[in-house]
Amino acid sequence: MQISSRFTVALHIFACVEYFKDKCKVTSDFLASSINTNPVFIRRILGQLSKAGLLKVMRGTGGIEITRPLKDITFLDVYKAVEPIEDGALFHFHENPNPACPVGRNIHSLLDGKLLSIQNAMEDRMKEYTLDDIREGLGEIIGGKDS
Amino acid sequence: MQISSRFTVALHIFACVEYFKDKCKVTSDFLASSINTNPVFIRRILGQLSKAGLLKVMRGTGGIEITRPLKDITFLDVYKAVEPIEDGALFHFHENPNPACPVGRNIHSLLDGKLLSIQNAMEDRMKEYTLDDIREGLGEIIGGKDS
DNA sequence: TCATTCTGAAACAACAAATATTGTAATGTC
DNA sequence: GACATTACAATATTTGTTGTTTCAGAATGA
Repeated sequence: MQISSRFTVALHIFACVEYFKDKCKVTSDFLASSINTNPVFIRRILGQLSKAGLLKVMRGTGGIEITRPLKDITFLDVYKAVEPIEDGALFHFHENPNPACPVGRNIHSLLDGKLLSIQNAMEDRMKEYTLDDIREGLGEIIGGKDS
Repeated sequence: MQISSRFTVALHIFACVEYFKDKCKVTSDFLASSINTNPVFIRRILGQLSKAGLLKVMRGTGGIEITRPLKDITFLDVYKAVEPIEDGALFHFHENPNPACPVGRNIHSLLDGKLLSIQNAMEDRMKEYTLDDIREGLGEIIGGKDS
């Protein structure tokens, strides 16, 4: 199963906000057109991001403001904001293994540590990338020729 | 979004097959009862695992045989067998970003490398655990007192 | 004050994936 | 051939994602 597109869409949003901040007003309609989806979907994600304190959305007038320096927002911050998994576990267990079975009643204590370590490996790598890397990468790709 | 329970169920299956191999015949019904789900679900996963060459299911007579030494089957092998993600990408992009937007047409080349690196961090950690670790852990937990 | 523009939120539909349930056919052993 | 078991197909239920519509509220500027 893939991780939902909300994560990559959120990164796309940040990229747009940063890139267009001096060029034009960035609204949910504008973003929806760049991402090629509908404005409500964008607003839902914007809601999650602002609830997490990563940006602020101006009501009425429109426009989006990133609340922290780009290098202080990691991919993990964004991921956690838009993928609210219950109790934070990446891996889903089948509920209620049979307690009468020696394997069934011990499977959790057997696997939990290992699964957590796998999840941590992913999240630690997510911490290594920040929105500033996106800004920088975008500058390199687009350079002068593609604006 | 969580990764489907097929992965943890598959690990549970291997744990049972190993633990009960000398004690009783392990059938899909037996497994379903330990995991507390239905036999068909188990069979589908068994089908994926045997298609991947990790085990062999005896038809008619019943019983399951692991085809390789436990230490030669990693968590990643199991994961890949039961989570067949199209083109192997963990992260889902929204399709067709707007090519008329400088961000939209570059978002993929901007993010792909970073996302792949995150995915690789997870998969590399998965390679570090093998089914032998499960057998060992189960032996420690259950020890002599819990059989 | 009023019109405009925009966001926030709710309701609903379409769709896909995960899981459960059931029935039937095929297979291997005895 | 009888039996136990798996394989396969069809279907239902639930849940999550995404799209669509609608309406109320907030900021701004004329």
